[in-house]
Amino acid sequence: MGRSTGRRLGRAGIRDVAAAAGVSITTVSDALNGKGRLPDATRSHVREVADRLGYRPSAAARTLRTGKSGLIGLTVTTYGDEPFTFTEFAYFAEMARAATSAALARGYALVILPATSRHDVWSNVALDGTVVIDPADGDPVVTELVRHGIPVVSDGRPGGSLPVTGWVDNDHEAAVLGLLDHLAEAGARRIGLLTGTTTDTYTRLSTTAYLNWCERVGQDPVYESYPAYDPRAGAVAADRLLARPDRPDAVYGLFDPNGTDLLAAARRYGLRVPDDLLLVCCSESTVYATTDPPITTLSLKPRRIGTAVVQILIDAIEGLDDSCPIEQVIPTDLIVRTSSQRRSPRTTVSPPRGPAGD
Amino acid sequence: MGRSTGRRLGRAGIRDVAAAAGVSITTVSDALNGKGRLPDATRSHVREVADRLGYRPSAAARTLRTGKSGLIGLTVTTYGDEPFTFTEFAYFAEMARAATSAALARGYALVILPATSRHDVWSNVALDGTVVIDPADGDPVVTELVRHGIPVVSDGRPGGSLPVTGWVDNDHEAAVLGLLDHLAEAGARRIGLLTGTTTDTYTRLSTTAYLNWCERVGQDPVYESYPAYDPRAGAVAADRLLARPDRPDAVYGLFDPNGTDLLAAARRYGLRVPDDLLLVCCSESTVYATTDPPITTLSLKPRRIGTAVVQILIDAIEGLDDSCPIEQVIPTDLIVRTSSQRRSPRTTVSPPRGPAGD
DNA sequence: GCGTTGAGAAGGTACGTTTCTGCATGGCAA
DNA sequence: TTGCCATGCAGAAACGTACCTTCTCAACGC
Repeated sequence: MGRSTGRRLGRAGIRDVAAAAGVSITTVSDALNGKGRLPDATRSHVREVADRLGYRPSAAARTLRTGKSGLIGLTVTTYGDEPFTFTEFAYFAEMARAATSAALARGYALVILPATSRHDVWSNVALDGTVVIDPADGDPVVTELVRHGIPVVSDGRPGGSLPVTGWVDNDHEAAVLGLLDHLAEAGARRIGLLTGTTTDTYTRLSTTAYLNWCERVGQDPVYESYPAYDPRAGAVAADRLLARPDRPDAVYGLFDPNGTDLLAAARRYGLRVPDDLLLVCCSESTVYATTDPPITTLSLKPRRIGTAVVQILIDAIEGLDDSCPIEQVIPTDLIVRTSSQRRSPRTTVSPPRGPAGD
Repeated sequence: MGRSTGRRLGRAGIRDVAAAAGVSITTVSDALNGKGRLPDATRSHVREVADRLGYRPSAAARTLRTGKSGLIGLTVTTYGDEPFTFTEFAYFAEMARAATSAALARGYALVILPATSRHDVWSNVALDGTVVIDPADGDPVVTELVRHGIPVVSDGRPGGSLPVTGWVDNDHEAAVLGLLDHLAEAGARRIGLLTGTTTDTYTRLSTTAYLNWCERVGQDPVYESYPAYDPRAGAVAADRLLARPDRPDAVYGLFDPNGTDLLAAARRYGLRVPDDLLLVCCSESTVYATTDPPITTLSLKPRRIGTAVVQILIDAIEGLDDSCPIEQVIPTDLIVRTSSQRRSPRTTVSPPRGPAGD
């Protein structure tokens, strides 16, 4: 009976490699992980034998032993009945792509998890850390994770003094103020807002920034809210906004589809863009470069956010907390197109602020 | 010495629960997992103690013991230098969302992995199975996974006799043929194609279906190809297509952004849609419902594909191979809008084929 | 000749579960 | 009484790795 000989059921284990190479288990482990003091001859020999046997170390065993799984949770908040809904496809896709890429470069992989899900799923996967997107105030999942000593970095400033390890966010107030100034400079007299009924930080900050701006310049706020997770509601809300007696001559839409929603509504009311109505919306989609007219968009730079979030998180996991700031503000980017320019309708792309690149 | 007493370093383990509840480890395990023969009294007592101690079973240990991790890989093929590029954001986002949701409902989580990545990342995570999106012919990663006995289900028919466990796909040929017939019925005399230079199955099948259709009806093929992963190239290719001497009076664009690309190009050449040019593109994006004019799109039903892929995979993992077919064809959905109708430009949405729902 | 040093490699334990096997106990029929 | 089964639980062996400790052996200075 014995363990060294015997069952060929599963894949080759470290024991088999050791036996085949005529060395001990320790030597195999050291040789493959670049540790210990071994002559190069032994190292390469072991490596060769391992290759020949098709040996792959068991991730589970390694995780159990080392306590590190190399897995990072990517958590998105849920809106509807679906496990989760991406209000902004392009934003999430870009952000997730960058995060995946950054994690991979450092040897980590991302696990997609909805914030609200059965507890067994959460404890069924060993996470070294977690990225949460726009956590709600006092989010129980985040609290629990932190209590278990798992680093958590959030995309979006955490509300309610959530004890996160760090966060990355845009300066939403500044972005909205800058954008409203831009519209005012282009000749807007009354700027409207298309916003959401949800309570997430992004919506809240942007809306209050708008209200503050209105108060500062002495304009009555003109806005309509709708549940952002319902794609149809956007078109209806856009219509409502332009049907008001105090119809705005410029509109900023907080969500990705608002650009086309507003454009369609403007057409229905016979309003020409940008002549009768200036338009800006927050979006990462490239379709707004080729609409008629092209629409000015505010980019939140999801790529940079995704990268930054992961870097901070992995630094925290590996104990390099000080290599970069724990809280980072990523500048936004206003991509000015025809829809917000009353003068020269020829300009297509010109980022007015923020450092170059990406 | 002494393991039962001693270090309070980490979190509570099953041993601590057993000690606190005054029972054996076995009893705790059985009570928590609903196994063994225990009176309900013991069960609830153990559960309560475990709760009080904040006990969470170690995923790594469980995986090591059982051989099941509850993790499913979601692999996307890479195009550029980025780990991976989503040519179609909306498609991927929807598909991934549905897959995540379906996996979660059955107690699994999804791990995002690029198909081509350093080997250590792949072996660093214990996967019960993998979903691959549109694998290339003879994909080495897939081959290796299968060789290690890991079930693999692909989104898109696997080329080159890849030994996958199952696959889900649309009937791309039928979709293209149906769509071309639709355009012809709307009065198109010469239908052009905007296609890609990549060799993936989707592009290949769709293009050959187009060529076959042309041969059948006796029309000269009119098409332009471009590298689909480059968003700028699409606009250029659309322009090229409409600049040709044998300019088509209808165009089908294979990729998501082609709708706006073609619309913009049409405007540049003074072509009215749908009067001078009929337009259809393959897209999951809702923006095409509100463009001017609304554009007819072909939906590949990513939600249903994502769900089906995961179901098949998990069935295979759990050994229920026969509960549903191993190969599934999901019907596509042509969403007819103004851009492909020369007669009644009022109709907006009417799925012509496929069963109802979703 | 002897302690010292350091390289090279092996032994063995622990990581935290699941689960197989087995030991009591008690009721019931033979 | 004896045999037998069902019940309730405990012991201990894995799972495959990493790493701490120990061992051997040769070289070397004194």
